[in-house]
Amino acid sequence: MSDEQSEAVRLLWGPHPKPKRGPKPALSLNRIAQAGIEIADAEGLAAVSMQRVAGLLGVTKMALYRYVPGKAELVAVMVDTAIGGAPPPNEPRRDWREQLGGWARHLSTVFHRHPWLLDATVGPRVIGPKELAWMEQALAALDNTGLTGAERMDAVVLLTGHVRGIALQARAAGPEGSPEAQLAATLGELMRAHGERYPALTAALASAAESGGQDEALEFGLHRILDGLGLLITQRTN
Amino acid sequence: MSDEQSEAVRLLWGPHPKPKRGPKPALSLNRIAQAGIEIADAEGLAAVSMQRVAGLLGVTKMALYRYVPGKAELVAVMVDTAIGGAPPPNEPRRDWREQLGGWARHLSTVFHRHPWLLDATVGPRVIGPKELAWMEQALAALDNTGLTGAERMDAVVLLTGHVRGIALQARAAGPEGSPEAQLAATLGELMRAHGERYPALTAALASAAESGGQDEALEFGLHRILDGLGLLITQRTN
DNA sequence: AATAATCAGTGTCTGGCGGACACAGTTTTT
DNA sequence: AAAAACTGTGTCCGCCAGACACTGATTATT
Repeated sequence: MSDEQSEAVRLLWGPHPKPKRGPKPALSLNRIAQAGIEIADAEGLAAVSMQRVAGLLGVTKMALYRYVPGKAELVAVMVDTAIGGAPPPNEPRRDWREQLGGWARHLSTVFHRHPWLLDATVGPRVIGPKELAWMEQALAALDNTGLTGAERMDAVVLLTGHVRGIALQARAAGPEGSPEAQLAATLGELMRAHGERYPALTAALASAAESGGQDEALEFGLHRILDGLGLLITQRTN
Repeated sequence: MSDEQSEAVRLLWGPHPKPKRGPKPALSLNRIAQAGIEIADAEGLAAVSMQRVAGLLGVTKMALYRYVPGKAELVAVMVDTAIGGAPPPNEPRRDWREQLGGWARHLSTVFHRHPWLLDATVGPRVIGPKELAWMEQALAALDNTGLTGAERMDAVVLLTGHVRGIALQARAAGPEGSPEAQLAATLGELMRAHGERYPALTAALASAAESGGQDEALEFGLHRILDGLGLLITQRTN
């Protein structure tokens, strides 16, 4: 049971036994994670290499391996650091709907601030304490709603999936610069060339264009999900 | 406008002008994509390298660059190939709800069959014709529902986000082998050690465990989403 | 105070990756 | 027959993650 996974667990969940002898460390896990986050925020997760991170810290790349067993674990720490503390605690006076809505919007801003979280959170991995705190928060909002444990879990998965999906398409559309224009133009060309094969898509795009797109995708899905949950909850509590 | 993006567009959308002189190609775009898919299905997207693909085809890696400008484009072709043809056309006798439900379940099986699609479809990229056909199909199901074009698009994004989210957690839980057991055991250990910090999570897990988890997450979210959409649609059509 | 143990950071090396480029061999056009 | 066009190969580069042996700094033990 002392495999590489438990290394990641110890790194994320502690304890961090500090050495008694030898020179004092010039770095810290937190500083390393911050450096990685800085690079990932600016240039994406692919730009995060041991060399880059080490260079940013004025150190050789091999020095990082004194703090982190490998790149995967570094990314894991980056994720849990970037996710940050959970949102302010649920106020009991608000109902589950307001709480979950606020939670999802808050999570959405996190994904917007650190788009590389999308890349870093695909695939099996060890979850960190702050990430788990997010899930705890959402689950707590669903207390006393009559939902079973499995249903509460499924509801949270549903919400996070939506937030992720929105972040995904937000990145595909591009923030503002050239990639957006190019990709959008490319799609426009495609539709002009092959539009007859996709009539419903053509119609939807035209309709969306004339009504002035204002990116309500997050709110739209959120309202649908919360409405659907509401139906189930009233059905359970009556 | 003859950048590298248009290369990918030409590759995915044609036309494919075939040369008149020179030796006949030993490979084809399709065979290369199939080889890549085979590797990705078996060992994940990370195992797909030019060398591996070329080796599987009995060829040097540089030969692949005669068919594909780079690895990103190869992955794009793999994606559009693996997604496969759209599901059988919508039967007009079924209502939007049945159509969208079937569509989402069908899409879910695709993600289950090719888990690496999750990795391959993060980040800005050129969309392929088959992928667009999937979107077309879902949009067509929402014709005559009173929803605006933007709303129809948002609804499809919501559905795909959910299917992706389910595929994501399905992979995190592991198919059957050791990673599942290890990760689940790890989570169990964490909960045992830090459970008091996550009371709602502890309660939900306990409740889910005793009711016998049977992985209804896909259906749960699907029903909530369709219920929520149903509310909006009846509101619009009345 | 001297020695031994421990630990931080470095330098060097390996194998694998994507990809640029020049080249040889094959096929078709002129 | 010659030239043009095209396919697949061999070689090279820079970057990557990581293994390993090492130097030098710091502290506990004697």
